[in-house]
Amino acid sequence: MKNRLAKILRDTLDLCFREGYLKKMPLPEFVIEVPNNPDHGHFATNLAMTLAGEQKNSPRNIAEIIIRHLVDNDHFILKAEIGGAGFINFFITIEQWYDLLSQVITLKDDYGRNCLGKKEKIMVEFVSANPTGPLHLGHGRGAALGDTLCRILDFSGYDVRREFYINDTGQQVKALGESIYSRWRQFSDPSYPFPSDGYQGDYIQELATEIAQKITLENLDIHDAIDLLSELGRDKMLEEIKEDLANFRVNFDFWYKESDLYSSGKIDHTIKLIEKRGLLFQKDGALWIRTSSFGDDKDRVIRKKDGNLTYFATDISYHLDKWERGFRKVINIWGADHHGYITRVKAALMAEGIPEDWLNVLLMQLVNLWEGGAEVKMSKRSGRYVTLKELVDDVGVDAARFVFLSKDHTSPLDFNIDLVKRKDSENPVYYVQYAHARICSIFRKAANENISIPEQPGSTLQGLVLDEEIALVRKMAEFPSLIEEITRELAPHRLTYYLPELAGSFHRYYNRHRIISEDKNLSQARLLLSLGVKILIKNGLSLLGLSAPEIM
RNA sequence: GCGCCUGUAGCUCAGCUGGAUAGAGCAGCGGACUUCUAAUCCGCAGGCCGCAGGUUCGAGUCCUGCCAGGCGUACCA
Repeated sequence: MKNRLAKILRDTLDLCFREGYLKKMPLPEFVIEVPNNPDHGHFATNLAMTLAGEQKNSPRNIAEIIIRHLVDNDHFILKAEIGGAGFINFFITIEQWYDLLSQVITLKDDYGRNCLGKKEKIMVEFVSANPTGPLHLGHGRGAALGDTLCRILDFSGYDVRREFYINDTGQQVKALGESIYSRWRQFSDPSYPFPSDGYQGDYIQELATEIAQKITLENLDIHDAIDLLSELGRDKMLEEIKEDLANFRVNFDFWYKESDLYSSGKIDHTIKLIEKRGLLFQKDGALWIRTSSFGDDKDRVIRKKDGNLTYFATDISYHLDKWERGFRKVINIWGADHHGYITRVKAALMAEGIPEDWLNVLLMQLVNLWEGGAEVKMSKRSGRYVTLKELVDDVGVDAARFVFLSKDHTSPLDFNIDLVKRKDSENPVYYVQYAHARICSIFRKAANENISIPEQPGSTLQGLVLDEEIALVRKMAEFPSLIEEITRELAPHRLTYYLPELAGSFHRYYNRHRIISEDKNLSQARLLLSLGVKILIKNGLSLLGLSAPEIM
């Protein structure tokens, strides 16, 4: 709808320039918005104000000229008024709203789709938790954010891939093996020492018990035992992570192993590549890359004095591989504590000629858990944290996902577990789902009373005349541009604000007016309106990865 | 010290590329179920948008400085 109005305005300006009503000039950027105040029309534009300076005329005068010469062949606009300092407020004809509702009903699940993505290949890498422990709340937030972003990007016409990068080598995996080994030894000798950088969580004992039942560790030399436990523990944890994510309705297309970078020789190739560019140098017994030439504030170590590569080295190689796999755009979701890492990785990529804006990092602020009125400090090493699985078992996938998505990712999230557990109005997810269930219930009643919902809305819609009814359709009209904005800004949380608004408009309407009445035509019109709301709610919930229950 | 993020109602937070009188939920107070689901609705109350300057027709939004909180500043992962 905004697009149609924008076209009318552009045509109007063309005409005004051609006929000399206005001085010829390049078209300025202007905004068409949906005003909060109903007196300000269905749509408003600041066009006249943006022209004023160059035209050397007052905004209100210019608005006057534009309104007088509006090019509106399809009778889209009912009336146009000047408001405030020079806004033009448009009221559009009721037929336009009927058309829009028909469109929603015809397009169903496809209403709101757009082609912003142009089928471009895009990758979202998220969660990528180390396979050394169960997923916790922070991973849950990343999982919900990443997955929903993917659903929306797909809806906007991107060719989306979800990827999970597995850090399956290195010191931390070894620490996992050592921790399991130590717990296993402690079964028979409680005084056996536990490594200082070991993982404290109870799951380590469980792993030790489970593995010891299948495998005889007694005959193994300590180093072999630890190596074996590292491997088995890692695989077991990864299995659990996959399962937890699947239960959370998050399914990855690719699970990319860090160890593959070694076995395929990619990492060596990467280092040679950097060397060829003359960006490597030796210092203090380590091998460095000169990232400072590309915006980083200092150079970084690639190979440590002890001969091992740093994670930074594999990260460079990994991202070069993403580039070679042909993704036009890559989004990484990282915890906010990694922000210092961004310039570094981008610098290394720029050294290989990859544009700076190719890699988009969404920094997600951390999740703070509140329980019983106090903050619970979480830490994986100490073993004190709530796992994603526990949370989902407690409050369900829908409530958990909704809470994770309901805040901008740049804000820290206070997750109050006592509140989310309550299945009442405290959690807006139920408010939205209830509107859906309510509509389904109305449809069941309509079916019982043999009132059909017309296949072709057509003239039936003329029964919709109330302000509240048109307001509902207007709310539906906002959905496509909302999806576009979310796609551009990578801000899926905005959908969690739109849906309660739509549901609220419906709840209010429902409480004041009967959908099903003696008047059959009116009933059908209102059923169609309800159908439109139902389609949008279901659509929106599904983009968030939430269910739309028919009964509550 | 430097860098990133945050500061809006009692609490948790929205506020779309600067737009008209700053919004919602919860908490508080008062109302509405013989009628399609009360997980709902209606009403009341609640604000130096951290502080101070600047940019302009117009600033919660942009710029500068300050204050407060979180995170980072590794040959850790």
